[in-house]
Amino acid sequence: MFEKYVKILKEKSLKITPQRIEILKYLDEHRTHPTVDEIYSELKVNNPSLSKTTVYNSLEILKEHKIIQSININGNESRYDFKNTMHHHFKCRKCGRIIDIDIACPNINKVLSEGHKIEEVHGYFKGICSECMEKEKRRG
Amino acid sequence: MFEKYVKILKEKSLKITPQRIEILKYLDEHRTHPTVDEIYSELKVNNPSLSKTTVYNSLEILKEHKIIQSININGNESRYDFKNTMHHHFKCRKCGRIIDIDIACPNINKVLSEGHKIEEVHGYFKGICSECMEKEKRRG
DNA sequence: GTGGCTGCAAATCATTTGCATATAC
DNA sequence: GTATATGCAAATGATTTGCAGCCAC
Repeated sequence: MFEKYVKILKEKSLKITPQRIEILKYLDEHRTHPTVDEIYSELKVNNPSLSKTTVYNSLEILKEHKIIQSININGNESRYDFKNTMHHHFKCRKCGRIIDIDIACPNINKVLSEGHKIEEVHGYFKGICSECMEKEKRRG
Repeated sequence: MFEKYVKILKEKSLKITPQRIEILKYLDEHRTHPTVDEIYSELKVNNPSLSKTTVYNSLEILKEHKIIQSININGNESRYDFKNTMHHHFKCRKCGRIIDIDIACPNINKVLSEGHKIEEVHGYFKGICSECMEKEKRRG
């Protein structure tokens, strides 16, 4: 079922290559905000000639066309997200998971009222997720 | 007037070294969110034997003790901020400035209500600042 | 006096670049 | 057929690490 990804690429008039399809498919099926290396290592299994450069190039062009988005909550490595609508992220320092946070901030209007033009908003929350908090409680 | 910085370090029981004082002073007097390299290059003028490793080490320990905070709005380089209270940042893609944004988001409580423990919040806004918007208007 | 700090050089790691070949259209 | 994408290797740049000597306390 590559149709879905072919369609996405076609809509943006992007060339349809197997690598781009595989990367899109991977991101769609792994909503865990994977790193470039995770994507590369996983896809290399079924396509040993895959180059990391191609992964970088493809992610960049997909991002430029707003098909995917990148997040950088650690500061040292980019992660990619198939979900392209505005939302935020929470990183748990216990389990390492990055969880989607779907809240809006009504006060953003204050920034707009000062005359700034906002094109992107990234909200990064860090702490301990609810599951890890539960585990800690149970242990006592 | 090093008293201010000596006091800050003493309060956290950190060793008082000339390098730490100079770094703190630089950050206090340059609220432009400088990079490690900017801090290093500037301080090296008056202290040629200064090492970039020391700048990294000092910033790290100051950050650990919550005397300063780091921001990473670009993804490729850390910047440092003398202001240690919670606030957000706006990066202008025209002039490159990083501007402090002092808004609170009341909806954060929704995240807390889901059981997550939030320890840090970073809000990164990107776009065009009010000054650059004005300039564009004037040009027509 | 001693443990932590500084400074130097080398290592690491994500990302970028240059370029020859391959492929989508 | 041609412009664009891929893949490889080398380069880059921020940050980290190892370690010897130095200095704050």
